[in-house]
Amino acid sequence: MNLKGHQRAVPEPTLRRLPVYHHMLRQCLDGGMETVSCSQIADELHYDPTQIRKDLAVTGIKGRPKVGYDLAELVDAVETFLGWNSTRKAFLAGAGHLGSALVGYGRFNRYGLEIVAAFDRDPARIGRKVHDREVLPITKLPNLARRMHVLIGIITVPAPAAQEVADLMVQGGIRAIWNFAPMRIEAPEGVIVQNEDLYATLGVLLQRLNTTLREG
Amino acid sequence: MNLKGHQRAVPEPTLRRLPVYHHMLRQCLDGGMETVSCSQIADELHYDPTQIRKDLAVTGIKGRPKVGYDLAELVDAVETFLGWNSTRKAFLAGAGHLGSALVGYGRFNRYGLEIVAAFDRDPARIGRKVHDREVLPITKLPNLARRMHVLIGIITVPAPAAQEVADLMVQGGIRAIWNFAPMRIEAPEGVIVQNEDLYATLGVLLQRLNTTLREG
DNA sequence: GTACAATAAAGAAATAATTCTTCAATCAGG
DNA sequence: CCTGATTGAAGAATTATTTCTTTATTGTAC
Repeated sequence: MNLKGHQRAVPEPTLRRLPVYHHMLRQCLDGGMETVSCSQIADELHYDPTQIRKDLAVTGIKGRPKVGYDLAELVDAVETFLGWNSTRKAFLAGAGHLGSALVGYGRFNRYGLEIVAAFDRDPARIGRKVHDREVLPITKLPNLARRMHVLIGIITVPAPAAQEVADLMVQGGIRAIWNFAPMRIEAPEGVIVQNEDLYATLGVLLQRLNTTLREG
Repeated sequence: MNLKGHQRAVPEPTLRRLPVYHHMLRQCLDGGMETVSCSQIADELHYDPTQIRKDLAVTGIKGRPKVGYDLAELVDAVETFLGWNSTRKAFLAGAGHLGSALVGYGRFNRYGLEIVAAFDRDPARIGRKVHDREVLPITKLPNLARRMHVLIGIITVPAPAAQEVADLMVQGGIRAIWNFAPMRIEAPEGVIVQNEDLYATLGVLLQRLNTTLREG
């Protein structure tokens, strides 16, 4: 299963660690450093140095023995690899608490994502402004997405409406969905779905907390 | 590394799937069903049935051949296992966009978490109300956490302040931290840290999107 | 009742991810 | 220039997770 077309897909754990490295490397760069070795990163982050080396290798960067990596080059390689060097437009569906917060967050702009419009089904929300962006009726999403060549959709609607919204996004030609609803959504092959399931993290947190309190 | 005291810790992938099952099972329960089999869940969620069986087994529930699991019993077992049957108090640090959204979210109350207070460092925010809760100065967090027996902390401050806030939380006796800042934070052994790294998910999403657009 | 089909349970095999080992490259010090 | 220490690279070994296989149980139909 999960047979990728040609070349081996990069493992998700690796992909999720890259932003962590990126953040740390940026700080080093701002601090005036010029090179960095895996051992230095490992000491800072308390990771295994060989894992870091393998992770960074996926970006295609080469380091030099006894020196490490060129810091500026490395940061750039990570940003390019993650797609943070160019910006893609995104539509957000669900202008509730969480959705509004994400629209107003702003910092995503520096990480390859620009939320250009928010949509909702609730007439009470439609037409209102959320952080200077008007909330549009969800029915307009598919056409607008096609016209504006928007390829990313963010779902922050309640679970029961999530699949419906996802279908509209797919219909509008959206190719990647960031799903904050606590359920799996169906999408055709070729459409990427990334779940940000807060309830899942909460479950892990509480279960581990209860376990340690009981045992330790 | 990660040598747990006594019994085998439940794998995180399993823990993260349990809330997904829970959500689906709740819907079945509301729909009037009385029993459910792994194959049914598998058909709905497009998972492997044996994986579901193994996942559910960690809650200690027993099913019957040819019938499946008693639905009400199963839902209860999952909730109990995840710690969603009792409520724990939490403090949130960082009353910006995201923090305010989480405080106002409300739905966490049904999943074992009650955010009882919000803290911030910024004098402009201190004293203001966020969803009926007054924002308190971050300096008061440790003492209040001890007095109120709060064991969970949520970090929604910018990355540079995250470690500092985490230290205050640990100082206040907090045992589990839900970290939304895009960096690893240090905490002593026994304190659970769960990262909700939005930039990590964003990175995965963009990288995969760019890859499929390039290849497919 | 008896045979059959569906299913949970338990464990084996396969796969994926991490950690460990070895080796070669390169810079610093003498 | 050698020598040694440090590091990246590549691959092997280990560990974790998922998937497959087998077995035993139980309800349903005849």
